[in-house]
Amino acid sequence: MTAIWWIRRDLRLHDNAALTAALSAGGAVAPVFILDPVLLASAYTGARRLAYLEASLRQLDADLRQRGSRLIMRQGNPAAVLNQLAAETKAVAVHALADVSPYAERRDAAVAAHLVAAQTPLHLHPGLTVLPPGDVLTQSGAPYTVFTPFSKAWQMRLAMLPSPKIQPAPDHIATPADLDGLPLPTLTPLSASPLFPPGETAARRRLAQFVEDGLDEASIYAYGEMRHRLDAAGTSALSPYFRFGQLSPRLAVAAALEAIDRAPNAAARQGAEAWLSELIWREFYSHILYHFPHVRGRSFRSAYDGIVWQNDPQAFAAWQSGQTGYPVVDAAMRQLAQTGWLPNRARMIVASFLVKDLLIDWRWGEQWFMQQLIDGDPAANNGGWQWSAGTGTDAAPYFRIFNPVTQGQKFDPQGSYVRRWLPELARVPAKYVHAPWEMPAADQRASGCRLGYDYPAPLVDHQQARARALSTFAAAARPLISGVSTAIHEFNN
DNA sequence: TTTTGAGTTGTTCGA
DNA sequence: GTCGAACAACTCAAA
Repeated sequence: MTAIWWIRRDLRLHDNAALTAALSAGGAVAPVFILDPVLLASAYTGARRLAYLEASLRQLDADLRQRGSRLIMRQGNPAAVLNQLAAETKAVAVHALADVSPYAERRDAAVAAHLVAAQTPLHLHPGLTVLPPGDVLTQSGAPYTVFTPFSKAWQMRLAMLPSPKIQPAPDHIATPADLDGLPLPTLTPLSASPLFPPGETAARRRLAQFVEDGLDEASIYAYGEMRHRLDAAGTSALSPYFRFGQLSPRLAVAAALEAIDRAPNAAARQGAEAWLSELIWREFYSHILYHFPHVRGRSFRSAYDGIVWQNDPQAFAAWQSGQTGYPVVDAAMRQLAQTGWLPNRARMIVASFLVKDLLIDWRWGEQWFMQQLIDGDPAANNGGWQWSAGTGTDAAPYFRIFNPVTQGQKFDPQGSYVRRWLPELARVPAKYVHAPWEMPAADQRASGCRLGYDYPAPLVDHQQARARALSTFAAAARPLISGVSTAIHEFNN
């Protein structure tokens, strides 16, 4: 008797409800990962994330082999592949973790329908988030659309539930020996990221270091302040592990709660609470995508679909390649292109610049991020972009426009971050490093950074761009809102 | 049903 | 240099 463990974005053996369910049948388990041509060809997929997936699958295979099992890789339409595999193994069931992204829901519905015909049920288990979408609702049963009340309700709901038993990785997994699969690796020639060694062991080691080391700047207790610093590693840097499920979110939340409990002082406690809050943001955007799938293509609030974008392809290309002339923006965009990852503060700075300063559609940025990011997650990425654009849930007030110079001076005061990613600014004095256009010609020559020659002049004037954004957003949103409310008013009368 | 308090992450201006 | 207020108006969620 065999059960299939269909692995999608849950590349872990610990605390995995799908694996546990497959094992609990008492027979063999066939762990399968299916390369889906639809996802491989998607404009929201990128080579770097595929390379990271490849390396992570290889690590999962190694972990499985230590337990007498192995990973079975196949390629094709998931419904067809699973039907074939179910027939080969005479599987009694397929177990997977439920995924709320619109494509995943369509795919899983199709797979379930096909498998019913083969009398092999598809069981979807919670586990991508700590609390499954639909589990956190207002008193009237509606989904939350504002973060703070969601967060409170989420924490209350979690406290009500019995504390979770975190399943350790099983010692042994019996797997049918005669199954064919694709060789590993098969995806891309890019090497894996040195910043995020793949696998659940590496993920749990990083989590343990983050929550235990109270002195380090990269500690949960310093997180409150240090997470914003561009010139230091102040974030947990766990996002790729969450993206591919190499780290159980329940494990992370348990670690955060424990850290809050034993915080040595108020500041440390505040840091740990801030990190818990970030974990809840992951949950929030996942729930939002589940309840409001239209956010994938449109504004959360339809009123903001009326923004008139500039969408200048040359400006977009300058942003993508880190050639806007604003050092902190360009440094972040080059870090993204070179490493496939950015700390949250850098993501906000470049998103604000694209959407507000360049007036380029947030969807362009969203797609570029999905192509570049190792941790690219449909729910979190979309939520972040809509938040930055001011079109989303709980959006920032329209006048909250980041000043790229101020942000640089605040979060990279010596300019070390900027110099690290922009070698042409290596010798520019700190005084000018975030605004090199202010540098006198003599200093430009002396530092080897001639404006418009070694480094571009600013693509736009921020003060002018800010004014343009304010008027554009105001003009776009207001007539629509008042038009709708006028219509409702007339309807009611 | 109506009312009330509140809403991640910022910037600028003027005292 | 530091500080507080203004930047608007709307919608959410609970009382």
